[in-house]
Order: sequence, then structure tokens, then C-alpha cells
Amino acid sequence: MGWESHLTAASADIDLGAGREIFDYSHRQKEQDVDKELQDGAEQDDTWPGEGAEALARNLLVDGETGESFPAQFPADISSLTEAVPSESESPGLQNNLLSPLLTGTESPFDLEQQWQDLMSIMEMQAMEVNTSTSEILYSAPPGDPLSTNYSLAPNTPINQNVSLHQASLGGCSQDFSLFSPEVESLPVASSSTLLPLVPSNSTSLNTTFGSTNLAGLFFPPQLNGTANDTAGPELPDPLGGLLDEAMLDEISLMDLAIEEGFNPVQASQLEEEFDSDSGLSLDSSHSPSSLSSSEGSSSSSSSSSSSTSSSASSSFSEEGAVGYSSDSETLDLEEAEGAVGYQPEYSKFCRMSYQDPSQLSCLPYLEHVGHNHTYNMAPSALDSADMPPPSALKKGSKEKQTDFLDKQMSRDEHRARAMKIPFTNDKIINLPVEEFNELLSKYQLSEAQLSLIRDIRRRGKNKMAAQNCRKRKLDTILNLERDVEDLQRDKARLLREKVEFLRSLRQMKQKVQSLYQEVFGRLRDENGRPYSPSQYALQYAGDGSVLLIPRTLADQQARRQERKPKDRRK
DNA sequence: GTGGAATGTCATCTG
DNA sequence: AGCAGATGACATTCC
Repeated sequence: MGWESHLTAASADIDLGAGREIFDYSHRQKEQDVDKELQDGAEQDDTWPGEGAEALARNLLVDGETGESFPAQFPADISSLTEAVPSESESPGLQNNLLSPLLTGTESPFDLEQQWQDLMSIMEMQAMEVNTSTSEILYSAPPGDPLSTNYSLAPNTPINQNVSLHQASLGGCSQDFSLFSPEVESLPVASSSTLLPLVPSNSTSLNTTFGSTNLAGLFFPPQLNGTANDTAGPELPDPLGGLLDEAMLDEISLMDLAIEEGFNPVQASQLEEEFDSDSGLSLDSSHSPSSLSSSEGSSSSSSSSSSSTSSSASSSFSEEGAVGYSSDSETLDLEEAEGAVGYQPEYSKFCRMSYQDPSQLSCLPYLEHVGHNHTYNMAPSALDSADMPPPSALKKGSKEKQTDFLDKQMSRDEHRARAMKIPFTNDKIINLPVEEFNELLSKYQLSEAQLSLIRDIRRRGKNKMAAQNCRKRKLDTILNLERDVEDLQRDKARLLREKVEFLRSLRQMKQKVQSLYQEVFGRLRDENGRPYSPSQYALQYAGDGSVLLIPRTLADQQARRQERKPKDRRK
């Protein structure tokens, strides 16, 4: 800025005496007046077709909540097997049916169900391949659901038939406490506790699948947990509940946010993937401006290319040094004359256009053939020698029109330079390294006004390129962010799909265990050959695969203990 | 004539 | 200290 302080008033046309501090609007207005006189109504003609393209269509993956609902059955809190058996407080009529008590629980999983429904609605709307058929299987009572039909023993059930349940007796089971977990063993043994070892001769699926009592309980559908609240909560830890209430709500809300944003990640992704190859401006290293300059030097005006400019000899400046910028007012043909590596205004427009309309990306390959351009602020002499008028001008053949055309191609600074008879090109003024630039200035006898103009031209030209680079970077940053958002949304959708799959399989397993439980329990007989009351006894799986028949009260106590443990851990 | 997008310019900061 | 680049803000141009 210091070199501007010694500026002096130069000509009547151009106010060159102003330093940057006083380079105010009025001064610039004067310059504009001069420019207008020089250009005489010049018109710019390098607009990019389709520049006014619509903004990127933001088709929603999800178009809103449909409110689709599912049958009432819902995988709510999961409790132990023992909870599946009605307690003594249940209605008396339940004892006639082993299963019916399970259905009468007052526990209402409605809230969780609602969450689940919301989730599923979102999932379906997002076309995440959760077809309705599976959903129905998941969330509605299957036709053969034992919960909705009277329980009947299936003779050919896969449960281990060797379990000698018929020998179970109320009095002779206390010795089998060892089958319980230590926690169970620590419990005070009920006075008449009945522990019936149901150790299968072979390791059953139950043995391998369910390592502990509470685990077995996990696989029971919520219907089996109906007595949980009524029986003062022998509830066991419920991993599904955790999934469903907190995380599920979060995900649902996040998904809603994504929906409301209206962002179409697919389009943005396609756009980004195509565009990214040509854009070197980004946040991360993979999309850094330097990558642009290395991969596409023709359109780069990055700092890296600029630094190479500094190291290049002045003789090769035109080839390498021009940190590419091509003014809108320059002829495109001049680009070949100078062969400069230059930033293309068309490219900038393309960036914006492609950002707004991915369909425009089909034009991307053309960028590779964009001529290199070093002709920013090319001197009039150079223009005269190198410029080829457009066909229309040639047809008209008028020198006057050629002159008009050339005037049109010149930037304001070029006009100023010509008016001030600057003996070298604006291109050199702007792009020469400092040393070479000073050397060039020293070669000529220049007035203060000329020096001032030259330095202004250099400053403005460099800043112009910097601004263009800055805007390109900004655009690229936006594109990269959009791509990141799209990736995250894709991951999220995938995780949600997986979650649904896990929940589905979990529910199926719970139903299997429930059926097995009912079958085993229904076959149990006491010494008198009568079936055990589900309200008084419950089956319990031990960690070693054995199955025990224990009093309901003891089972409830265990269930409560199992439930407290995870809660304590959270604290 | 107007609005918005694109582009240019300036001021300022940073390396 | 000087320079070049980056960037926000504003101005101008263009459609």
C-alpha cells in the first residue's frame, strides 16, 4: 500500500492520484466513466447457457409421515421366562389356560409401540427394503400365534423330549440350587420351594442359545410380559427397550430432521462424484486446491500454481507463470495465443451451475478441453496481433466492428493501461513474480501515474483471482459437506435397517422360546399327575442348560434382581 | 425497472 | 517489513 502514497494526479480522464485509502466510489466512478467512454457500450457475450438453471432439485427420500400403524402387538419390555407365567394375582380363570394369563397383562407397551410404528413408517417411506410382509410378521400376531389361540401341545415340537418332567416333585428339588446362578443361590430358599431339575440328556437349543435365565426371558414377546407390572415388576433387563425408547426416538427425530431438510443425498452424491474430479477446492486433503492444480492445471489458479510461477523464469512466464484468470471481456482466442494456464470464468459458472443442477454435469468432460488462458489483461498490442475476431465479425469485415469487439474484450484495467500507455501487458503486470515485476518496472521510464496504475492493476488482478479461487473453494466446501451429509444419511439408513432386522430376529426367537416354554410347562405333572399351575410355578433356565421348575415367588424375586443389576451399573 | 446471480473490488487478516 | 493469498463485505455487471 505504501507505493500508492506517492501517487499524483495524472490525466484528466483517469484519477490515478488516489491511493487505496482514497480510492473511493467517486474515484472508481470516474474510472468507470472513462471505461465507458473507451468501451462505448461494450457488451459481454460469454454467458454460459443455462446459467439460470434451477437449484438442485431436492427430492426427498421420505415425503413425510404416513401415520401407518401396526397391529397392537409390539416388542416392548422383555422380561424373564418366569414373568411369562402368570402370578397368583392374576385372574383365576387364567389358570385354565397356560397361555391366556400371558395375554392379560396390563402392561401397555403403547408408547414403545408408537415409537416402533414411527420408525417403521419412516423406514418404509425411505424405501429401505423393509417390506410390509415382514413387517406384518413382526408386528402383528401371526396366524398361529400361541398368544392369540388356545395353547395346545405340539407333539412334535423340537424341545428335548428326554426331559423327565413327569418326575418333577415339589419336595425334592432343593438340592438343585447349584443349577442356579450364584445370585440365585444366595436367595433365601422358600420354605416349600420347589426346584425341579429339568436337565436334558442332550444339550438342547435352549442350552446353547440361552445362557442364563434372564437371557431366556429376553426372547419372550411383550405379551408374555403382561404380568410384569401387576406382579410388582419382576422385570429383567430389556435391551430392546433401550433400543426402542431412547435411541429409537433419537433416530426418528433425526430422520425427521433429514426429511424436513429436503436434502437429496443421492443427487448430491452423483453431483459431487462427477464434479469432484474437476474441482480441487475442498476441506480435506483429498479435495484440496492443490489437488486441483495438479490434476487440472488448465483451470487452476491455486496458490500452488502461483508459487510455481514465482520460480519460473520471466521468459517462460507466459507458459507457466500466469496464474490463470481470463477476464470475461477477453477474447477466447487470445488464450491460445498466450497458452496460459488460467482460471476460466466459464469454469466458475460451470461450478455454480453444476452445483445447482446435476444434469449439467454431463458437460464436465468438456472442461478438459478448455483452452489454457494466460490472457488476463492482455495488452492491446497483443490483442491486436493475436486476437481473431469471431466469425460474425469476420463476416461483417468491418474494422470498426473489430475494434469494437476488441474493446469489448478488454477489462477496465486494460483500458486504463492502454489509456496510460503502459508498455507491457496486464498479464505480466499481474502474474510476474515480485522480483521480475520490479525488474520490468525498472526497465522503463514510467511516470508516477503509470506506476500507480500498474500496481493497482497488479493488486486488483491478483485479488480478482484470489476471489475466484475463494469462491470456488467455498462451493467445493459446500459440495463436500453435502456429500458428507449424504454418506452419513446412508450409514444411518443402513444401521436402521440392521436394527430392524435384529429386532425381527429377536422377536422370532422370543416366540420360539415362548412356544417351547409353554410346551414344556404344559407337560409337567406333579406326583398326582396334575399339571402345575402357571401362577404358582415357573420354568427357569440355568446357565448350564438345565431347566428348573421353581416356585413363582422365587422366580419373581430373581427377575427383580436381574432387573436391578443393569440399572445399578448405569449409575 | 427489478431481482438475483456472477463477478469485481476493497479492507483486513494471516502465513 | 513486505508480499501474496484468503476471505468477508460491498459494489458492479449482467441477465
